[in-house]
Amino acid sequence: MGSPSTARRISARHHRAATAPETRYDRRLAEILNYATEVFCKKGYEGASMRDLSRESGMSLAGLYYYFESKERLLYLIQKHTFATIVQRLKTRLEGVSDPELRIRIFILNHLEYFLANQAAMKVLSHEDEVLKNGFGAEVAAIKREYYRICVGLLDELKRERGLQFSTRLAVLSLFGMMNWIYTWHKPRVDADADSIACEMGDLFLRGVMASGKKRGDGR
Amino acid sequence: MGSPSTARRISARHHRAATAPETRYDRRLAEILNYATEVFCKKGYEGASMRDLSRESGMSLAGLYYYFESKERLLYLIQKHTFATIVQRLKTRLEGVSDPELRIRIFILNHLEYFLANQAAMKVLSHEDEVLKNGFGAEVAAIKREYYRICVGLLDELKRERGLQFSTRLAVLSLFGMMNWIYTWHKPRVDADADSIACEMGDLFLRGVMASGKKRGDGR
DNA sequence: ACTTTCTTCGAACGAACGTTCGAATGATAC
DNA sequence: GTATCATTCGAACGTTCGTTCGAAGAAAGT
Repeated sequence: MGSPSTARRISARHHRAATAPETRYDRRLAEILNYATEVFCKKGYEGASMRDLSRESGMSLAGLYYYFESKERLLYLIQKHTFATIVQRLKTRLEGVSDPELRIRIFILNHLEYFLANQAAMKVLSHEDEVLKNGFGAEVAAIKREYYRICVGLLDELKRERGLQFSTRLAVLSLFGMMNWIYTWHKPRVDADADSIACEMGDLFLRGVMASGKKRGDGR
Repeated sequence: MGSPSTARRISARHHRAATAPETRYDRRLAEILNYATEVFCKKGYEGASMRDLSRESGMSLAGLYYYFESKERLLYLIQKHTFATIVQRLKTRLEGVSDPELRIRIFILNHLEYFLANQAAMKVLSHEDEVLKNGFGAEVAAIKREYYRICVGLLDELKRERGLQFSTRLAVLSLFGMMNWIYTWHKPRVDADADSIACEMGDLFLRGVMASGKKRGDGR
């Protein structure tokens, strides 16, 4: 009977045996995800067609649907994987570090490093923010919220340690703005690397929040 | 012979007699532009269809094309008008103010005030950045570059006056990041108004750049 | 060898897209 | 009233979209 419910059979079979044997299927799917990331980055999610992806990846239009059931699910897979990776890396790097300022610098460096190393993926993550519907969107939004909460936590640590006074929410969102905006201007060949930028942005941001504490001074 | 070159006739007729008499045509076009801004904001340029705009504006699909010749041109009109307005307002506000710090605060306030008052338009401006092709894109990019250069100039003034040392480019781009990211999080009913946010962001940013000057200190 | 399963593909589906055309309105001036 | 213009519209154009189907090829098991 061919494959009337191909997708369901696949998702059942490839349900990971905890110890992932990295099957051929997994490898091919990851490859396609990379092509899709590039295409979405270049033309935007709505602007990119499955035929663009077919051309770029060399796989036939119908062949693609053996690996996922819809274009939306494809975006979901990209976003979830990207986000989950960055959160996981951050947690690893923060382990054992207790100085609040250093922890924030680690946060910034981790974000920018991954951002610049996977610029296409991060652009898709930042730019195609609200297009996933219902279930798909909620799951990605949950990871994003966790990531946001981590950053709020880091800033609150700093506030407590140094007795500072500023709006955590606005500071966090400003920091994300600084960092995420990078996809609109960073050119790998002409701009500095992640370490330099992370250092400079860290200086700018940390000086900004740490110069508070007293009344709103004009620094004169 | 009906209207085989309607668009050209219109653009010739409505070429502004320097003293704009605000014709019916102009008023209707502005109305449609507002609807289009909302629709592009809600669904993105690629994701929004002319039929969406037709439904939202109440005008028939064909009727829309009496006012502009293509969807791309529509986006161009929105972006150009929005950008030109914000630049013009800024120039007016800067007139007669010479204190560098105050000038930067005016820049921030002007940007955020317009951003929050015209959130939809600014989202379209920020988010649909690279979709205009060739001629259309170049013209908008030119205005953007002018706006960017103004900000660079303001920061360089500050640097000179106070003998500061930091990368102007990175500071400007960080500032734009902070400000433009706002469209992803600001909810008019729950978040503060433009003045408060401009003040807080101004503090954060200005303290950040003004605490430099000496060697890169850790502030400890 | 044959059988079974996994992977790929050409061809097509219906729907939605941006855009156009000619005719039908509404308004203005004679 | 009638001629002239400005404005709106229903219906359709051709194209591209995301997705599906059945069959064919490639791998693996026996």
